[in-house]
Amino acid sequence: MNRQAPTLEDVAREAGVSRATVSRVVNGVRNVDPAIQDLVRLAIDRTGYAPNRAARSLVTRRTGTVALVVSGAGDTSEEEQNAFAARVFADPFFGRVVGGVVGFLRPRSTHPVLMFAESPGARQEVVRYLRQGNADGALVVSTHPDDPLPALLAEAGLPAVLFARPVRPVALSHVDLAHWDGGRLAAERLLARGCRKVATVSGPWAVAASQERLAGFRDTMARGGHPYVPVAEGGFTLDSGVSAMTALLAEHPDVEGVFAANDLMAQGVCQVLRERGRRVPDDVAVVGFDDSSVAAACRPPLTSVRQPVEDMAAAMARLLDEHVRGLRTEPVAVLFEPELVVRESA
Amino acid sequence: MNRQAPTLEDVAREAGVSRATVSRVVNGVRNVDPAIQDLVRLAIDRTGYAPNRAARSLVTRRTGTVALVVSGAGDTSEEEQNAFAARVFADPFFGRVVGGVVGFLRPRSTHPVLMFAESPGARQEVVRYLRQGNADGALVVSTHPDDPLPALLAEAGLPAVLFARPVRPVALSHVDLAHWDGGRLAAERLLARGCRKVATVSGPWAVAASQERLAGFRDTMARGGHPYVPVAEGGFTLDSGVSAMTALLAEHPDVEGVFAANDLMAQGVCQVLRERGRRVPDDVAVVGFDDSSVAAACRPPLTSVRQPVEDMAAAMARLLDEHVRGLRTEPVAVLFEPELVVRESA
DNA sequence: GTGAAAGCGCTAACAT
DNA sequence: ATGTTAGCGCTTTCAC
Repeated sequence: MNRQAPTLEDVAREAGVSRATVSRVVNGVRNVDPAIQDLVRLAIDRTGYAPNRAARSLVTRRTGTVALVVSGAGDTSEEEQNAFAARVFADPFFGRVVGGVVGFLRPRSTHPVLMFAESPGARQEVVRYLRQGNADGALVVSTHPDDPLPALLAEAGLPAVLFARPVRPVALSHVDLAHWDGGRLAAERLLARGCRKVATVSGPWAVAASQERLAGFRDTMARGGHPYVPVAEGGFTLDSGVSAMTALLAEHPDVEGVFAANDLMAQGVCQVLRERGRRVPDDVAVVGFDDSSVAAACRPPLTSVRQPVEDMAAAMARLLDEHVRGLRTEPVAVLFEPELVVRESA
Repeated sequence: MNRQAPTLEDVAREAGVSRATVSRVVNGVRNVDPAIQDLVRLAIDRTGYAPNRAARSLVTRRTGTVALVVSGAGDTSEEEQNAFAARVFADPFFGRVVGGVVGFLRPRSTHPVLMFAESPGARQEVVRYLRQGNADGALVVSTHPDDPLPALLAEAGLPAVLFARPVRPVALSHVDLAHWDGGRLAAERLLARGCRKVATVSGPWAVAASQERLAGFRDTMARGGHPYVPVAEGGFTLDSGVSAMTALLAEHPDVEGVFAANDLMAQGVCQVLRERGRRVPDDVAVVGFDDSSVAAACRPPLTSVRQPVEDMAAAMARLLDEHVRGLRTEPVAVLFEPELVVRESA
């Protein structure tokens, strides 16, 4: 920790060449004599040289890090801020996002800096962080449809890519899922099982994805001869699934099939059903959404509409990389297709 | 994005002072005339100046970022690496760690870079990253007792703090929980409820914390007149809790109380119990460990031994900060006390 | 194909 | 209290 880290200069001296040549070898620039390359590489090994990223970044204006921002809309108090982090990661969704992002970033030896932007101050901090050149761009996952961060980022001209299409149009690239098709897949499954009375626990109304999943589900049920589908709104949490299903069951005790707009709520649905003595899937079939880790952990294991979150996250990282490198200047939308994963619940 | 970011020079010109003065104001160094301070601040606002961290870092040799490393022992293949990330975050524990770390770091405007070190290559990458000066130090959470990363870090003289005492002594600071006391609390609760036949699902043998929790539990049960306590080893996952409890129940169908070494396994225990027609807590009382989000989500809500993970994570960040700033040179251990949180399961 | 030299934007002596 | 100056370690023209 005390011995000074070796610099380009040290390596150059050791190899008997100039700093420029060492730099070329390190950065894999051609036009360097193979013999000298070997010489330099040997010197690098001997000295244990590792390039200083601050110095490099100062001249290249690239940092090799991206901000991975989990963003809310709220005006959360300072005390609640770390609770926000815990809550966010309680949803298995984010682990998958992180996995997908890291999978793309690592081979390019760039790393994600984790940031939470759930208060106005925190959002300013994100913008400041990027403007300072601490990261090359931002990968933004909003937990709330009114999130003002995307607009702030776009306004500041900072490279950013969003997970999910923002409700208000913003000049930023994003990746998203064909949610309507997801709802359709769920309906088709319930229809195929012969469920007559069907209900659904939707996500929050304000979230566009919720509405699209619901629309796909309803449209398909309608085409299948079931124009009326009772809906209870949930909040994508286990508790909200429990409440929603409790309400649904009170009004429609004869329900035979339920589509929940995510797996966490589907788990809540299963809990309520079991407590009320209904067997899943024999009495009531349940279809979840996301195909997250809870789908497999749930009893019974959930049939679920798979959202390829890891692939979507990797695509975000790829898009950001293209924007940062200037290979892409116009915002684009990349859409992924959902897939039904059949387990025991339906 | 195209307009060049303003530099100290620009602000200095705007304010009619020297770069050094602006630097002093920005860094809050005293010995600057209040009138000039105002002048400079005005110029900063007008120009929209934000300090370039690469440049600053180059001279201060501090980066304002720390690596938050989740480390395994394995030799995971490249393809499995992002699955590792998802698996890690599937455990509610890590969300709490992140929350605690961010809570401490943010007010100091430093940020965590997320790294996964589950293969030899990835571990080298972490060391390289730190040696390059990309981060001031590392906060390490090992998922495996044989994790070689702490030793590598210590050897390289890099500032690092560990979550949990490493099995093989390493010259690094760490934070930990008084696990023995946690086991004791669980035993006392079961004893107080009058449970006669008691069993326990332990964590992996190889993990020191598992053994200490078990020892505290057994010692206390013995003192309470129950010298023999059947044990089944689990792996801290829900599935392993299910298997362990299934085995335990086969041999000891008359069990009245169960202590599981974490909440995820306790949840599995509850599932098995319910499937076998045992009511919790009426027939069998269950005590979990961690008091994570699943404790509250479980049916019935789990009585659990609380581990103050957020506080512990914040303490890690504080220790690292002290090491980095040279305020602390010798490794220390900071021990936290567990607390029983009573809910419905026991 | 290789070297010399000019900065990138900032901080910290040192001088005033 | 403020300004001057010398780098921090690296990349990148520009000569050779």
